[in-house]
Amino acid sequence: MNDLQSSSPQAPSDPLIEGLNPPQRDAVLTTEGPVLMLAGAGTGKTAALTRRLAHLVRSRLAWPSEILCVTFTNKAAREMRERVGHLIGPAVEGMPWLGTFHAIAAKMLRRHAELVGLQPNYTIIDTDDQLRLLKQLIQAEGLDEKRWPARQLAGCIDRWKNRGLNPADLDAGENEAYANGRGQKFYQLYQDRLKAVNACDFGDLLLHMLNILRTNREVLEQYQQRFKYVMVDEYQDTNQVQYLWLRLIAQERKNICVVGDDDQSIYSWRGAEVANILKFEKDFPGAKVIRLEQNYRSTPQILAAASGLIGENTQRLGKTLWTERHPGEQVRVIGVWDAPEEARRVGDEIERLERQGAPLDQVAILVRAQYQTREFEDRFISIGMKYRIIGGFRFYERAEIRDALAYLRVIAQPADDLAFERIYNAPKRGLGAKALEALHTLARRRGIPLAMAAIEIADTDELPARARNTFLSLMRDFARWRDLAGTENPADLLRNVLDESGYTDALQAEKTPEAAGRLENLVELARAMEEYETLGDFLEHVSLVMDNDAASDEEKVTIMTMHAAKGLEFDNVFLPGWEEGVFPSQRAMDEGGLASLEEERRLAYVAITRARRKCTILHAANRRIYGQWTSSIPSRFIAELPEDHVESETTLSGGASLWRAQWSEMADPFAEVARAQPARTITRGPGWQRAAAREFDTTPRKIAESTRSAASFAAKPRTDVEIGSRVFHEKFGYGAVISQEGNKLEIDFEQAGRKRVLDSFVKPAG
DNA sequence: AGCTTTCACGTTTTT
DNA sequence: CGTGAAAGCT
Repeated sequence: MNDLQSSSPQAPSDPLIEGLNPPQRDAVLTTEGPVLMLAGAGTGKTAALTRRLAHLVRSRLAWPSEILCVTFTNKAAREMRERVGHLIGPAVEGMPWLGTFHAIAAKMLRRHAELVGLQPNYTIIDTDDQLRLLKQLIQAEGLDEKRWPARQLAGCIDRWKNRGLNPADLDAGENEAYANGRGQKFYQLYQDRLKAVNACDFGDLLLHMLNILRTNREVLEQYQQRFKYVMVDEYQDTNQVQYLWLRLIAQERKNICVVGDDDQSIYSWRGAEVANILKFEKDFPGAKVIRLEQNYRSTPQILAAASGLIGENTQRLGKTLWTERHPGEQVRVIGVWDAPEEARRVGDEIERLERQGAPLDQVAILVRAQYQTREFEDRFISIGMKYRIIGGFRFYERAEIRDALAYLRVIAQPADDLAFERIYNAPKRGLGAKALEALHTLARRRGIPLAMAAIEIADTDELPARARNTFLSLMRDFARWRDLAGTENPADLLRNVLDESGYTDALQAEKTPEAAGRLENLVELARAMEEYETLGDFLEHVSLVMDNDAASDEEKVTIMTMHAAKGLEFDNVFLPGWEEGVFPSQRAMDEGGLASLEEERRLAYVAITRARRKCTILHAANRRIYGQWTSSIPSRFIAELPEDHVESETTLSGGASLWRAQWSEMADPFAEVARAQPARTITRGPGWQRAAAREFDTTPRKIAESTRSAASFAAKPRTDVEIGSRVFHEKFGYGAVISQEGNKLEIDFEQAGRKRVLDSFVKPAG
C-alpha cells in the first residue's frame, strides 16, 4: 500500500529502509529478540514487514527457508510473497514457510501424520462435510437432531479446537455445552470417525500439529532449530491454538516479530483472542514494542473521527495516529426516513462523485450484515449503477465443484466415505437412501470403507440385483480412473471422470441456464487444475488455498461487509445502517455484553479508517428486518464521533415530526432530545450521551400496529384511489390498482408488472 | 424414488 | 419476507 513514503532528511545507505519512517526502520532493523509492532490502520505495516523479511535474507541472517512467516488469509500470503519477491528476487521461491497458519500446519502435518494416527495423504474436509458427518453421528446415537442441532455441536468442537482442547481435556462445564453433558462423547466420536476416514477438519490441522509439538521433543526441536526467525501478521486475530503453537516454536530462539493492532480485532467470535497481543510483552519479556502511528491513508478529519470513537473503548494498548495529509472534509452523517431512501441517497451521492470524475472502484459501501446489501443491489439495478457484491458463495463451495472434487477425493483416497456419499448417486443412478443404508451396514460390519463395501456387496443378496450392479460398475469406473490418475495430469483426469460418470451428460440434459453455468464452472475447474502436477497437490490447494476474489477489470462500486473490508482502502466510503440494533448488532450485544459492544466499536473504527478522502455514515428511522418494519434510533456510535469532525444532515423534515411523535408515544427518552433539536440536525449531544449512559433499552421495536407498515405513519390511506382504478407512478408508469392495504397499494403496471407501492407515490391517472 | 408442502429460522467468516 | 431443510404425498 505505502511502499514509498516521505522520507526523513538523512539518506539511509540500505535501500531496504529508504523511504521508511523512523519506527518502520526500527522494525526492519531490529532482527534479534521479540518484537511487537503495533501498527495502526494505514500506517504501512506491510511495507515494514516485507522489508524486514527481505532484510533478514539480504543480510544473510537466515536463508529464506529458515524464516517462518504466517498470515491469516491466502490473499495476505500471496501479497506478501509478491512484495518480498520484488525486494529479493527469485530467492522468494525458496520460502516454503510463508503462508497461512492452516497451509503451514497442513504441510507440517503431512510429514508427521502417523504421529496422530493419520496417513500422509489425509483429506482436509470443509464445514459442509463436517456438518454431514456430525449429523450422522447424532442420528446414530439416537438423538433428536432438532433438539441438538449439528451446527451447535460443530460450533462447540470448533471452539474447543481453537482453544487447543482435545476431547480428554474437557472439564465438566465444557462437556455440558452440548446435549446435557454429552459434548465430550460426541467430540471423541467425531475425532474417531475422522481418523477412520483419514481426514482432518480445519481446526485439526493446527490442533494435531500442536499435539505433536507438545509430545514429541525431537519434532519440536527440529522446528525450533529450523526457524531462525518467526513473523506473524495480524497477531490480534490469533486464537489460542495458534498462540500456543507459535510460542512453542519461537520460545527457543525468541526471534519472533508480531504485527497487529488491538483496535482492529474484530474476530473474537471465531476464536481470536485480543489478549494474545495485549500480553505479548509478558510472554516474551524484554520485547521491543514499536508503534507505527503515522497514517498514510486518511485525512485528519477521518482519522480524528475514528480516533475519537475508538477512544470510548477501555481495553486497549493505545495509539495516537497522526498524518501529514491535508485536512479534507468532515465525516458526514445523514439521517433518512427508511432503508430504501438510504439506498437512493447513496446512489445519488455516488452518481455525483461519478460526474466529478471519481473512479467507481474507489467507492465502497460497507455494511454490518449481508442482508443490508439487497437494498443497494435493488437500487443500483434500477438506476443502472455498476456494482459488485463481495462475499457469499465461493467458487469451491458450489455444488457442482464439490461434486467434482468428491470424485477426485474418492480416486485419491478410497477411504473417503464423505466424498463417496456425496457422489454415489450424483448424477442420478437410481441409488437411494436404502442402497446407502445397506452399504453402511456392510461397511460397519466388515470395518471397511464404503467404496470397498460397494464392491463386496455384489457378492451378497442385500440389494436388488440392479442396485448391486450399479455399484459394481461405478467401482469399476473408479478403478479405471485410479489407474488413469497415475499417468494423466489432474485436469485431463477430471475431464474424463466428468464425461464417463455421466455427470456432464446429466447437466446437459437439464437445459436450464443454471446447468449451463455449472458446466462452465466445471470447465473452469479443470482449467485451474492445469498447473498442478499431481492430484494430491491439487486437492491440498483446493481445500486450503483456492479462493476466488475474481478481479474484475470493470470499474464498479464495491458492496461488502465491514469485516470483509479489513485491510482494504477506498477514496470514498459509505457506511449505511448505523442504527441501534443493526450496528451495534443487537445479537452481538445480547450474547457478549460489553465486550461485544467494544468489538462492534472496533468494527466501526475499521470501517471508518477504510476511507482515504471521504466517509459518509447513514442511518434510517425505519427498515424492514425479517419482513417486519422496524423503527430504530441512530447508533450510539454516531453520538460518539467527535462533533468537530462531523457534519450532520437529515432529510426528515415533514417525516421527522412523525418520527419523533412515534418515539414519544413509546416514552422514549430520546424523544425529548429529538424535539429540542432544530429540524436539520441529528439528535446528539449531552442529552444523548446522558440517555445512553443510563443504558436505556434501545432494542429496535416493532411498530405498534403490526399489520401496518412503518410508512403508514407518513400518511393516512388514500381515498381517491380504489380497486381497479388507473394510476400513474413516477418510476413504474401507468397501472391498475389490484388491492389496497393501509396506504400500500398493489398495482399491476403496464410496463413494470405487479408491484407493491406506497399510495403517496401514485397519482390518479386521467 | 422423487417431488411438493410445511415449518423454523434468521450476524460477522477464514481456513 | 425469503430461504433451506425435513416430513408428506404421489
